[in-house]
Amino acid sequence: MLASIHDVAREAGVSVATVSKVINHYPDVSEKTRSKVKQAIALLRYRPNVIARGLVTGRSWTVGVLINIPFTNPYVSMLLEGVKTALENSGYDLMRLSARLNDPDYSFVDHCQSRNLDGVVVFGVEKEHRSIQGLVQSEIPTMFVDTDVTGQRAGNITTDNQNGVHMAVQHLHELGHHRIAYLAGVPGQIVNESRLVGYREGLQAASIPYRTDYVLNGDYSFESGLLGMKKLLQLVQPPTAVVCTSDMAAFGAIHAIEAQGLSVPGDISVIGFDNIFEAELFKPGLTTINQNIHAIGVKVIEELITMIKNPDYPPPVVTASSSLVIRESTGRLASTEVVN
Amino acid sequence: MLASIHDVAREAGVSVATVSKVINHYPDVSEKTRSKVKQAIALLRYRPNVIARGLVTGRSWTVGVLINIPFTNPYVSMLLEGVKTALENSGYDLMRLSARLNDPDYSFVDHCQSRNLDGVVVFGVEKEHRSIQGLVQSEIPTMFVDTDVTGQRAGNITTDNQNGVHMAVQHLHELGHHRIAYLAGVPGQIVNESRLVGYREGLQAASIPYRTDYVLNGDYSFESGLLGMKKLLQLVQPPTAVVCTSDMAAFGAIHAIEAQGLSVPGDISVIGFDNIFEAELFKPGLTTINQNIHAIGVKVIEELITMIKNPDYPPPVVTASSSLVIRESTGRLASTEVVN
DNA sequence: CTGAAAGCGCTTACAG
DNA sequence: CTGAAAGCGCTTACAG
Repeated sequence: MLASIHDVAREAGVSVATVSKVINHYPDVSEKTRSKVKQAIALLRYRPNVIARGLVTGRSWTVGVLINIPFTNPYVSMLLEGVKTALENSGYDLMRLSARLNDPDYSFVDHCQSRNLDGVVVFGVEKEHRSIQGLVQSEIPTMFVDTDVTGQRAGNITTDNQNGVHMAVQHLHELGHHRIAYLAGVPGQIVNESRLVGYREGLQAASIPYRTDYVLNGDYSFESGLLGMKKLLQLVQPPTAVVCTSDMAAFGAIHAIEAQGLSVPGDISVIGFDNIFEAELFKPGLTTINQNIHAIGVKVIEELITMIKNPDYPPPVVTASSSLVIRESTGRLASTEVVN
Repeated sequence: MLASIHDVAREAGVSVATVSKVINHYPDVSEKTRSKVKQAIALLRYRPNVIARGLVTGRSWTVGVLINIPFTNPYVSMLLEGVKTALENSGYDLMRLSARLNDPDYSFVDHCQSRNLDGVVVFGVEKEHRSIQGLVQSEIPTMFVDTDVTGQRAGNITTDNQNGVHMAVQHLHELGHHRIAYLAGVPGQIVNESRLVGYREGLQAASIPYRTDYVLNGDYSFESGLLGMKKLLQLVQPPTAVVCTSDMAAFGAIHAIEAQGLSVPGDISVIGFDNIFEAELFKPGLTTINQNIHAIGVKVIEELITMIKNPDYPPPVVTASSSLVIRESTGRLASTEVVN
């Protein structure tokens, strides 16, 4: 079995209190005693039990994460990679909670509390979810990603979605496009809503009227982009350019376009959102709105840790900048196209 | 603050021992007492503290994971997705350990023990790593992925890498190819070695002599495939087909081929390994060796939990089958090609 | 069927 | 500078 603090105390011939003081670098221990204890610790290969310590200090050195999106989603991967990086030398470990969100008896707050979590980051969960409400009202430091929730101890971080899509539309307009469609995400989600505002804003700035048949909802997936684009292509007057709410959806859209024997950007220009690493690898290189996903992951943890360590730190609301990355999937409107 | 078992006991007018029995569904509690306790629990919204419970039972209901590969690697994502799925209703949560593998003072076993982990899965860490040795010798149930390590309480699971590459070579040979190169992974890793054996086996079965200039080491990444392919294209007699040790490397190879103005599979056939979901999405659809990565993730957890619950369960050594998925990146050898 | 007591491995006032 | 004691929130024999 593992050595406990009692074993060390016995070995060193001191009390457990003294051993505890040495472990925690208290100053009021004589050099002599300190070295005796250190020797005993080395001899017995003793390591303090984080769990037991947590029970008395109330700190678990654990950050929880609630993610309700598949890990295979490249956006999730990049976010987690940032989270991981920021956690690396922080002393905190990351716990993914097997949350039973569909179980009416399940409570996310209870789960966090019974695990003694020091803080938690939430991603991809609808803010209306019953379980989220409890969390926001609790005292557990929380950071939401892409959800505009705030609370006494809850902050959030979101990309500047609105401006991102605005820039995309502007870019297409500068290339001569007027028939610009938008493959949107899930209605109600803040991310979706602000991107939609950006789309309308962009159209307005270019004096292009808004057409409802040019806006289709979806779910950010490849299939969703594929289906949406198919529908757009069946319109009497199909768009010459389309902005998608995710890179994966954009890939789906490109697939649909090419399946019709059309080309990107020859016939139709396509813009994605996210700038996942595949965006630059595959042909045609995808013009897309860059989100600093990795940086967001890092920031989320940094802010969360600050909140944990300082009860008075006001929960931050951060907007991360977005930018347009121009590659090969967008091009000048072909002169043969009829401008409406 | 949160209600503790004492609060419940007081509220219900019973002892904490009795409350504990109710929580843990002991039979020897009268119906009357049981319902009194349940009411108190509901009233106070009491949830047992998993941490405190773990301290006495020795079980943390936590499975640790050590991954030393970026989450952005699609293979990692799929594995984790399987792990997550299997964990979903198991009662276990997953803890990613912020392991300081480069710190000589760091011990992975100590980390696991101080966290009271019930079991751990290791992926992407060299088996020679100092910290791994300790883990294998410990009593902590452990499952390794893609590493041929076993111990008293340690098992592993690996794809049938050898047969996979063998099938790939055979497929190319059937298409008329004789100049078949192999972009390998990291020398020394068991995954790499057994794939290499499969490659040689495949050549031998097709009576094709092994050429050292047709085998290049790499690191599974896109760039690694890109660079390796570039080198192959500079040979006096470049290959007409290439098997890659990962899909990402295969994508890199295709990139290099197309950058030279050549086409896939027109000029050169390419085969990947993994069958990540991008393999079927992008053009040309990638012929690849399928690994049941998601299933491996599920299996790893199932076996680990079995080991945890049954100390006598012998640590399993599992080989998952591989299969060849034929898409568009492989084709018949062009007749104009000179067969050596 | 119920509860007092000891203990899991720690930390923290507090007294000396 | 050192240590006895109480306590963090639980469970588990054990006695009644």
